Amino acid sequence: MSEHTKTLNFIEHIIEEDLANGLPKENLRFRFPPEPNGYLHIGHTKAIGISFGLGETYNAPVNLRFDDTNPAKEEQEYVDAIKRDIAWLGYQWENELYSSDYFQKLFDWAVQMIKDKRAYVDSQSSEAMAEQKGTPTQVGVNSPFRNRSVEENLDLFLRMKAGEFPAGTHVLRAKIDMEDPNMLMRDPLMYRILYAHHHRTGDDWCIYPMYDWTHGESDYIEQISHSLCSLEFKPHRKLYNWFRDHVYNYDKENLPLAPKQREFARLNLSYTIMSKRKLLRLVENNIVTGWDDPRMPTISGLRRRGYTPNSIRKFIEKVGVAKRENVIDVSLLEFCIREDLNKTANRVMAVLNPVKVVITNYPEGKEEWLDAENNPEDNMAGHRKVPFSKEIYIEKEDFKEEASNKFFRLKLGGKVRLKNAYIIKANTVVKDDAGNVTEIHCTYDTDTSKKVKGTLHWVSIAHAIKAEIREYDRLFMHEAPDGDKDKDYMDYINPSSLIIKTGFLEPSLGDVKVGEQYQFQRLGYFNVDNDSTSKKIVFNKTVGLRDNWAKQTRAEHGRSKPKPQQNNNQQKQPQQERPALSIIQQLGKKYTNLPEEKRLKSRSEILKLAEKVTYEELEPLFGTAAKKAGTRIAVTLVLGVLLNNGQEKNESIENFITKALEDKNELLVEEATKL
RNA sequence: UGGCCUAUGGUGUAACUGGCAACACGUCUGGUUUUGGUCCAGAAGAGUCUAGGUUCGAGCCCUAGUAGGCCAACCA
Repeated sequence: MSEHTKTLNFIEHIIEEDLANGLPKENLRFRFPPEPNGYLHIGHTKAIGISFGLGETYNAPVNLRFDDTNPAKEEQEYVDAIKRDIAWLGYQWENELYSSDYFQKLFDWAVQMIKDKRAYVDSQSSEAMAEQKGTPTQVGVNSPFRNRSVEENLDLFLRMKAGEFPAGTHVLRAKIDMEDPNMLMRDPLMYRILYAHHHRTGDDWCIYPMYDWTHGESDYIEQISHSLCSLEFKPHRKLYNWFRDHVYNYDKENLPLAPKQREFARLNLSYTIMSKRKLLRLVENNIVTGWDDPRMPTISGLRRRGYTPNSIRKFIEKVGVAKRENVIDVSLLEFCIREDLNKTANRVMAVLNPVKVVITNYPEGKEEWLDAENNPEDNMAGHRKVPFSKEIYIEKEDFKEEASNKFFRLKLGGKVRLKNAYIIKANTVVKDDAGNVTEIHCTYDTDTSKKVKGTLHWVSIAHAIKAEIREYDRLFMHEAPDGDKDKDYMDYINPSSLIIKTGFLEPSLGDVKVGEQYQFQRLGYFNVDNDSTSKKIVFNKTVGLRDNWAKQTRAEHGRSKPKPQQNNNQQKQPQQERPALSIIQQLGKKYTNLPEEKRLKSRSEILKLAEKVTYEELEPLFGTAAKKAGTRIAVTLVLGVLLNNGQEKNESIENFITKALEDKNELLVEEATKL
């Protein structure tokens, strides 16, 4: 692949630099380190995409390492789900590893640290230690146990391991600096006593290492070259390096590579939450049916919803990697799945909100099987037959008794094309007592070559098969559901995030299989849900098609809240001319950067427009920042024209000119001199 | 009474110190179309948070300010 067109993100720049500085390419090694305490979500796919993506571009190994140092929260179920999700995304890990594999090694190093007086056993309550730790703005104080002898520390630590003490009575702490402005450096805990069953090591251990003392050392043991994580770990980097540098001294012959940690901003998606803890609450409170509920932002939820690995990987690619807080608009995710499915999903017809159409001049009992193209985007997709008969369903919203000619669909007296079939004309309607249209009587025309504006999807009533259709909306009604510390995100739950309908499908859909994806023509992309059986078909709506008509009608009814958007210029422009001064300002903006030829052209344009500018309009611009030389030149030019036309010089003008003459921009000085 | 990080169109990301600040999503206009989809063509939208400074030249370097984020779990 030629790298010429592709721009690098900051992490790739770092790697390129390391390579240029002599890091052998074979030493490149990455890792993805989930804690098995929940399901992976769309936010994790960014981290996955970064590390595994780097592995792919540099052809370097990527380990999957479970960061399992807290037996209280971690479960095998999550390990399995995580592996399944990563594999589904299409990534391959080099080794499946566990931090718990390194417990012995970590313990040995900890003993070494004690001997080197870099760690000690503290025997206070957690409250006491928290108090001594200080606050971000206030330094901490030393523990009374800080200067225990090596012998005593060793004895205590060994006995901790041997299970001689109850939980919470002793901890091992690194001996660093209680006055460090970085709180993580204030003698952080390395081990705590925990009598819990570990999903892998069982009851072998009753002391468990903390994150900081585990993560970096695991990286080191695995000889990870670049340990990439999200921004909130930035403060940990100092400690990461401190531990690493000590341990490096113990084992540099065997483990020559010292890993480095770098941090990127995590992914946030509008209208969703991304915290495992909060997602778990949705599951436990039965707000959703499980971690794989199609409304969940989990990978398994997205999978069940109909998102493809391809679309998610594309999404992550488009989102980019940087270090600033960001909120990605869900429309980007939707774009990615539409783009993917447009090419691969076969088109079929399904009516979700049916109204009956009777074709009065079509023979009773007759049926025809008409030819239909499966996918216009894929000419290998072939064709199928769809049945046509006297009575069909169309969507309710595709018919109006009366409508303007912006409404392309069926209206009384109007014609419309039935997709893959004939052109029909609506003549009369039948209504129920409440005035609702229950039948539309039409006549059909076999000449399909005529031009009609609208094309509708439909399904023959006699042949239609029923299916449960699940339509989803966003789970939260707020753009940032957990953005407000005083508000509970649960308050923003969308009560109608799931709508269940009975749809009528063309009969070709009679034997669909779980996971299959279709485009229901004019409606959106749908996939067959896990709950689907041969007796009861269940479809999920993955995402709707883009819909300009809906957008327009929504706008007309003022129901949409158009995001603070730009003007609807274009059309207005002829009648509403832009003020000359505004055009001048725009020209001025770029003035100093233009090549001479264009600059001269720009100059004469400004001089022409200046004739339309009054002094009152111009005066405020005298205060333009010194930095904006271009604008000031434009102002100078306009001022020249005004003076020429009889404007008297006043104090403001004089001041402006004086300042311009003193400027270091030659063009500005040149123009000012002419005044 | 601290430390660290960040600031570029509505959103997200680019820009080897130097070409009129680019690309994608979104928005708008027009065309094609048996999907108001796709596709094609085009447009609007950014003075790169502010004020100074260095430089022939600053989005990029320096200083100060402003705004936002992170840091006080025996969680990761």
